[in-house]
Amino acid sequence: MNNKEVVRVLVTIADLLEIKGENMFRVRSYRNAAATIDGLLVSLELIAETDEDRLEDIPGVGKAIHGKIIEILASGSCALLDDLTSELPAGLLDMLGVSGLGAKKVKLFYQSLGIDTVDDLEEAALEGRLRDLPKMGEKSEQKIVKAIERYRRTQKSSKRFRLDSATAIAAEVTEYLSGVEGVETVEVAGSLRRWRESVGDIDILVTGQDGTAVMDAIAAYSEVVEVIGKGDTKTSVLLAVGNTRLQIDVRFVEGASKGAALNYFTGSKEHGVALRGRAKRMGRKLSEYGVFDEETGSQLAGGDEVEVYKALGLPYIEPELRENRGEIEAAEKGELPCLITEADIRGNLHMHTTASDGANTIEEMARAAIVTGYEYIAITDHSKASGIAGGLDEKELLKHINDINVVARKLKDEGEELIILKGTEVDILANGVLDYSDELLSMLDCVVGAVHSGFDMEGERMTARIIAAIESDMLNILAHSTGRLIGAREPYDMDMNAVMDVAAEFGVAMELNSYPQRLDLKDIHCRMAKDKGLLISIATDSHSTGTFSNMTYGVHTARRGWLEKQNILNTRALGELLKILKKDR
DNA sequence: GCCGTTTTCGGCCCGACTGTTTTCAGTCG
Repeated sequence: MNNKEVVRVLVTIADLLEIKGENMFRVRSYRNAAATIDGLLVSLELIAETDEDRLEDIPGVGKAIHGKIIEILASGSCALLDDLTSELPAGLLDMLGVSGLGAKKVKLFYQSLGIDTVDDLEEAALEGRLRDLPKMGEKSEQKIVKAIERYRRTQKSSKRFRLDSATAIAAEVTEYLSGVEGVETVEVAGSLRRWRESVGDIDILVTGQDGTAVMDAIAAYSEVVEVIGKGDTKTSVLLAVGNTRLQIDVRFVEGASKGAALNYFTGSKEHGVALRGRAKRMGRKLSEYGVFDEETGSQLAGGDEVEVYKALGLPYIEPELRENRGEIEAAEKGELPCLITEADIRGNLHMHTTASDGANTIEEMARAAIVTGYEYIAITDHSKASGIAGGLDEKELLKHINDINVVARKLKDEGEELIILKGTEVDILANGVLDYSDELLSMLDCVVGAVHSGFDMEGERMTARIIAAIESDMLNILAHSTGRLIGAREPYDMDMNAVMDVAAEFGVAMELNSYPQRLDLKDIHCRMAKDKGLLISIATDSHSTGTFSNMTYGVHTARRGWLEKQNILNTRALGELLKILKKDR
């Protein structure tokens, strides 16, 4: 029973209580607790095992929810949820997933017409049976039919977008809106500005002279297939992206509110709620228009985001930290991390060449690294067990080492300063043994280890497998540790806490793989690693020269994990790096 | 249901858009 499952139960309870018409503050309590637990670093099970009372140290968890968590951990459910589900059909939860429908409407349809599935709702809307209900009309029916179409579409495809595709689309829309007359600034906000690993929509903030011109422009954008809502300052549209749809929300404010609007629009929702609560306690009011004195109504800040935080008695908080995971408390105490930046990165310790499954030669990769500005790289082609990826056998690896030396010498003769480390991405076999002998691995500068097979191995065996590889004491870096592919493959079952403890003991760094489909470790794992004193290697796992630029996704994910320069292996100067890689041997 | 630099009771974030209304509730972010 992991945290995610507890979150799911708490959210379901909140949804059902809301449909029942329970006190909204009680409903919110369950949502708050769920949101906090979702961002928790440690597993609830671990807390409950060691000291149950510490569950109430979690903000938003009091006596009642504490009890529910214990129940859920033990049985996967709790008496309250069981009561609610016996009272209300499960289909109501699906109906809640239809955009534009909230608890009140779902309850109305259920109680007055007995509608308890999305299919029934669609039928009723098409037959015109909803229009006579209070606060309902023909237009509402049409809206519901449309919303159900969208609901079905998102059910079929994965409804979240990868960071790289969302970034590209946002850039196009930004450029388009910048060309609208009277527009002064256009900025990407929302989860994309926070560099979440995937985004559900794109939020864009525009400032300038004329809001209606901006609203008209986005509604008329060539890729738009549907306008969901359009007002004087806010418009939502759907873009066609392949056979799926991406929602874009555009918001307009005047320059004097830009900072406050950017803050509001960047979120996260939980961060914003916490800030507005804080403002209120200070006798101030925070909205997208600024920080205001509640008594006099005068504006204290608004145009600049730094000033907004200042008016709330806080230093500036970087967008990546705004998840209400302790950043406001850290800011209060002056203990915000000094986040790593891309400029701190000195090298890249995971990449492939034509020797295995890469598209470019050693020399091409090296020259691209020089252009990127790296001081060092590690060439880490696959080992023999990865046959499909052209993994090298022992003889080929020896030749490969020689080939790297030849390129290194050639570049040195040309006066280049790039250092090329000889490495491997060695398979961690099913029994935890590495795919090359210790003798061979000892000849290399940088040993990156990874699991490439048997992903569906049961958790205890997978954990033991990886720990055995670390305990061989031949690994420098554990690569893409969970094996997940965002939206495509679940992380494999393993005990991250246990793996990290052993990695810390053996001086093994954990990789943050910057490939936008991986981002593995993910943000909260990075923070966990930091707490355990582990080093992180932010690497691109490049299979061609064109993908070094993915480093930016890795760096920003590291920032989401509160990482600083000193937490990162590849921010070290060469001498220090080599010392760490040699593990004093 | 949770919480407290004013509180153990009485609060609990703020505003835009929509469709239905004659002044606002529901939903969303």
